[in-house]
Amino acid sequence: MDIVFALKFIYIFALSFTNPDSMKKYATLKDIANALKISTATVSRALADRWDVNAETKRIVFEEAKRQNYKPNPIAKRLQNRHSKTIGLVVPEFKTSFFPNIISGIQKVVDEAGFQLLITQSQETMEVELRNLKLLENNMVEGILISITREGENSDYYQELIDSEIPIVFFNRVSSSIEAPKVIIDDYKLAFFATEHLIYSGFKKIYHFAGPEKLSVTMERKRGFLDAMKKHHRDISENSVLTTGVFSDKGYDAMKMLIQKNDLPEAIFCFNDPTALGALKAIKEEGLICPDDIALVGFSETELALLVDPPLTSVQQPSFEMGEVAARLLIAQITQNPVPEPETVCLIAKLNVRKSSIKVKGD
Amino acid sequence: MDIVFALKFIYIFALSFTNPDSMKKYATLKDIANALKISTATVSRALADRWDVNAETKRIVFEEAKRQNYKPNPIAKRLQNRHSKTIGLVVPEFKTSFFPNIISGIQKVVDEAGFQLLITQSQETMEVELRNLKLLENNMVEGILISITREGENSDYYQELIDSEIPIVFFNRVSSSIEAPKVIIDDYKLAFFATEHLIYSGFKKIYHFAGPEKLSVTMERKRGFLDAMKKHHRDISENSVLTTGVFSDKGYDAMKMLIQKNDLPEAIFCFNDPTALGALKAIKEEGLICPDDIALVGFSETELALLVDPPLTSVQQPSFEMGEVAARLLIAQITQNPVPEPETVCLIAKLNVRKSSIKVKGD
DNA sequence: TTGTACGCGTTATCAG
DNA sequence: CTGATAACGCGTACAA
Repeated sequence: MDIVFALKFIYIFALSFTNPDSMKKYATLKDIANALKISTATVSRALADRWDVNAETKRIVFEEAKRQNYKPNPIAKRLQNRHSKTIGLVVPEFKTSFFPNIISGIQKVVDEAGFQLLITQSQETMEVELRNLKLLENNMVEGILISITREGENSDYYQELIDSEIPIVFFNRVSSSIEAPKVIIDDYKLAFFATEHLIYSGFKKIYHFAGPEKLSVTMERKRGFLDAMKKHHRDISENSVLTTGVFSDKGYDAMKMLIQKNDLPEAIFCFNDPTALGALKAIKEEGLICPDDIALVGFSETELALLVDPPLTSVQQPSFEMGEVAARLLIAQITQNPVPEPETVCLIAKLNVRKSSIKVKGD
Repeated sequence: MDIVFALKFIYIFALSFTNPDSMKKYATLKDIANALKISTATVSRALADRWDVNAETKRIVFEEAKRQNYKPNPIAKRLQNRHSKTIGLVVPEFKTSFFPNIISGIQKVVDEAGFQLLITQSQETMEVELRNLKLLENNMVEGILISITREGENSDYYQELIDSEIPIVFFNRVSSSIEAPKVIIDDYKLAFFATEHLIYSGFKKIYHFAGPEKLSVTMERKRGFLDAMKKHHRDISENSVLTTGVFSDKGYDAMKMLIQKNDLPEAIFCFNDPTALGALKAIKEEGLICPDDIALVGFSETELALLVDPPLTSVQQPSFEMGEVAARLLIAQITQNPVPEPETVCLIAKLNVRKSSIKVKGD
């Protein structure tokens, strides 16, 4: 015991001489081996609980490991088997709870699979996105989960990553040009439903606040809106679709503009909840009433749809599940051989009808 | 459709039994050395741009490195200098945008310092928090940023970590018993201000919806409320302070209960925005009007305080900055020698007065 | 100015 | 069953 202590002291002293900076003293296999006067190989095998090691040896190894509070060094392990056990994530932003919810789902799966997660935000710009992708690459992530910015896609770089065998899985906002696994919801169908809901509710003049032009979800939702309108032979003027954006101020501005131009629809199907809430704010400010004067429907709801007055009709996306599925697909791409064919998983969303889109009686 | 999903997952699980072996072929120092028929040592030195290497050699090394798209292997580097360049983060939840905002600030600083960030969520339970701490420890993080759960603290384990030379920095929800750097806002002062604001506005009967009992912020805010009330000689009954919680449903329930008991205050200072919004919802449902019947003040506002009707008076916390400061303190603890004394940084918050707490004229 | 050799902590291989 | 030994990729004394 004394000798062990002395040796350890000398060992630590020697190390701290070569590197005077702070030195964490994690116990290593070697420490256990020395203490027990056996080889590191045996210790390694014992701790891995392998069949080809004496039960008694195992016992004392485990005991000593516990005594020294041994923790395997994951870095050494990774160097050895040459994979980082890390995957990267790129989301546009953190402002709404939509992406955080997805992240929770991702984390669950990633943890279970024994991987680490490196989270980055592109802040909705292609430039930062590219920087993040390179950062992740430099950190040797084994795969990347990404929801692209509203500015568009760094398609060339996505392809480059895939070519250098770093699999990518897109979710929510997917790339149209890259062949890779994708997780989406049936935006088209839900947009169609939402629009039909407004039509069936008896609203005549219906507008759509569309999202950023380059996003696939924007196009799908717009397509759903237009097709529903066509199916029911509604007039579609050039004003029927207004391109707004993703944040609430855009919806606010658009609504204000309509009011100013005195071009008021009876109902608006909005690209997402923030724009719908922005529009709602403008409506109230102008002394109008929702849904009496203008009805609203949002998309990809967060908790706040329930808290506003009137509660907002909105499409509920399975965000947690989306994260789970995306992570599973990526881990499959990383660990399976041969690599599975890229598939596009379409999750089921649903429309929650609330007061903001319910036609007032006698109107 | 459900069956399709089930099958899909079974499919994925079945395939995950097959064993992977394909290895990414990153270029290494050795590859460059071989191509140039020089030693890896020289390549290493050249790439580090050191003075003691021939300029021409440097040139060809850089050229070859670029040609082979060489990226230094961070894992090998970490094994060598024996630090993981990783720090861990534990937040209670992701539901509101409060913590995500903080995370953005943390990420900025952490990236700049060349560290990685491992993010975990405790889901407001001590058990998950402990599991996360151990996970981070096993991943050899060099330090931990934490905002504790509403259930209380794993104080023993915090101390254990600090003793084993893993520095911890607390932010927002801090530990009272552990000596470590902390980043908070002046909860007491702001609560005092907020209460005084209600008093000066002419509200007579003022209540407080308090947060989870074990949190330091709960106690500070409650203290601020009580002291302001005392200063202005207001009656404080046993009903003046109601313990609610952190989420909106609690505020909703508490408000409903007050209404049912017909024990209506003129104004309520709420622990946070979600509880205030929950209360607001209850107020509206019961046909009452805010602020005419009951005025509300929230805390730690997120964007949604602006979107509701009426806009909510709330304390604005510098969340992004809080993340930055906390990260800087931690990195100082990790990299500086000698380790700086633990300091508690108190950030400046401000009260944004909006319609929800403005006394109606002639009332 | 460059090459050799070793160590970081681990696991795999091959002898005993 | 166990022990040497060689990797993994990098940096760096020490020698040439």
